[in-house]
Amino acid sequence: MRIDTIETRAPTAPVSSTEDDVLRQIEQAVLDHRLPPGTKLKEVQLAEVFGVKRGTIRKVLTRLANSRLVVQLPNRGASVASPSVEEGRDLFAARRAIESAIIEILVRRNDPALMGQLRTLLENEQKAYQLGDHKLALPLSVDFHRQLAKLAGNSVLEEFLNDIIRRTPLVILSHLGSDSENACRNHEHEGIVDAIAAGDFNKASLIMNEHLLHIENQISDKTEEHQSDLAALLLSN
Amino acid sequence: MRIDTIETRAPTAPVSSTEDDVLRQIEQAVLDHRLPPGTKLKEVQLAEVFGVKRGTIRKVLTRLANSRLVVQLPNRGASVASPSVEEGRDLFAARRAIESAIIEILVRRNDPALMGQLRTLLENEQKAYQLGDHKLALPLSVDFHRQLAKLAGNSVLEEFLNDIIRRTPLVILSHLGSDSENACRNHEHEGIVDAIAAGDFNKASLIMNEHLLHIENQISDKTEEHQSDLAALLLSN
DNA sequence: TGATATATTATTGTTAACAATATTTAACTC
DNA sequence: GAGTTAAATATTGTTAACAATAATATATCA
Repeated sequence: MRIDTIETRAPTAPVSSTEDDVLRQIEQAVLDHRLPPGTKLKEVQLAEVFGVKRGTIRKVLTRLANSRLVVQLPNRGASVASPSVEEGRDLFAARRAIESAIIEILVRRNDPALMGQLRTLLENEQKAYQLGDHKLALPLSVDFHRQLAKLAGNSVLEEFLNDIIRRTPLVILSHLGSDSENACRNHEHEGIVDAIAAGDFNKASLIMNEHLLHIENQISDKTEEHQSDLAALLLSN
Repeated sequence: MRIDTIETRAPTAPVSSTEDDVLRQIEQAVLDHRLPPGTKLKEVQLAEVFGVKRGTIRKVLTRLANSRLVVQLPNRGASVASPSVEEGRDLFAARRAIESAIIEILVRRNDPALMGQLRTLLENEQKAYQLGDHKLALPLSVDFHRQLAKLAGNSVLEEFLNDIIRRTPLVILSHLGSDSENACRNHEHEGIVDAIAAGDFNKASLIMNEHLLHIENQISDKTEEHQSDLAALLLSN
């Protein structure tokens, strides 16, 4: 994998970008697996690609390392992280705990204005689904979870959830090779909102947990397939 | 507050320190309120105090900003953070959710070897309390929570809890002026371990929540005192 | 004096050159 | 050819000088 493939424009005219731009672009390249796990991220190369100084790249790489998308080793630079299956499990387990806490807050809040906002989110999602627009539906379904966190009004939980959401695609990627349809099922989102509106924390939390487990199981199922493939290979020797 | 007071040795012979050393020392100075919230952290000054290059200080300051102990503003440098009461509330609420999740894992695990390790932690704590050694007891009581997270084996939850624990003293400091006895009550720790051993998640979680709420209330009680003091002042005008 | 503009200084931000380290290549031995 | 050492190269890490910005002090004028 050559790193210059992450620039979609002609590389002869490097676009001068700010630090945040570079960050977003590299992050996107990682999540689109144009930069697969393990890829070495060389500073001068990246600096040339984005038309920035090496110092900028350096800062971006440490920021990416903070969010675990990149691993930095002393004197050996940075590469795209290859999170373990354990990390994936931990990430999902933590996510269930955090989203449960968020729902608890929302139920206790019992704010009608808030419920209106949630309904709007659902409608936008549904429209995208009905149009069959998957490119649009995926980000919207992720956004549903983010907005739930924001509306709960706990900045710490919100940060934590965003951290998890940022890391999740790479974990999936590392063990499946592609970020296949892990979009949320819209009717479950609707069920969650209904339960919150009804003030039923247990139900809302239950649906959310099933919802998240569903996504997680899609992944671990395929991981097991991978493992059995490997077992078959070993036995055929 | 002069920054050079954070070096306990004679400042004439600056001790050469590694980046992590500097980080720890500044962090400790913040948590000991030798550097109170709002204190400007000037790069050259800090570099001289610790006998390191400005670049080192720069990296340390961004790391501290990542853990919210320090705030960085473009072209205006870094200062010790002054977290809001809301942030304090959010931090405690998030902590309850996370420690509950940790307990759930531990209960489900039901590992006798693990329970032995928890008992050892309790004993060490109890010894320190019986000796009346508060200087020792406080870190041990914090460590109990950290170890619980570690033993649960979820690296994400462990990181999140450590993040919260790191930020908590500054929040308390910012609204009380001193990190007064917020040590945990040891018998509650014992109750938590007992309930985990008995496989009673609800009970363990309940005690933990009460335990954390107790610490939180100590703080908000005093904050309200502050507020009423202010109200009295305003009325006396 | 008090307010505003200007110069001075202090502080943060950036960069290009250098140093240190790791990686690759080539040369050599067996 | 496999393995080992040594040179050459590539890559990361550090630094000191410079640039840009903000904060402070001084001067000017009503």
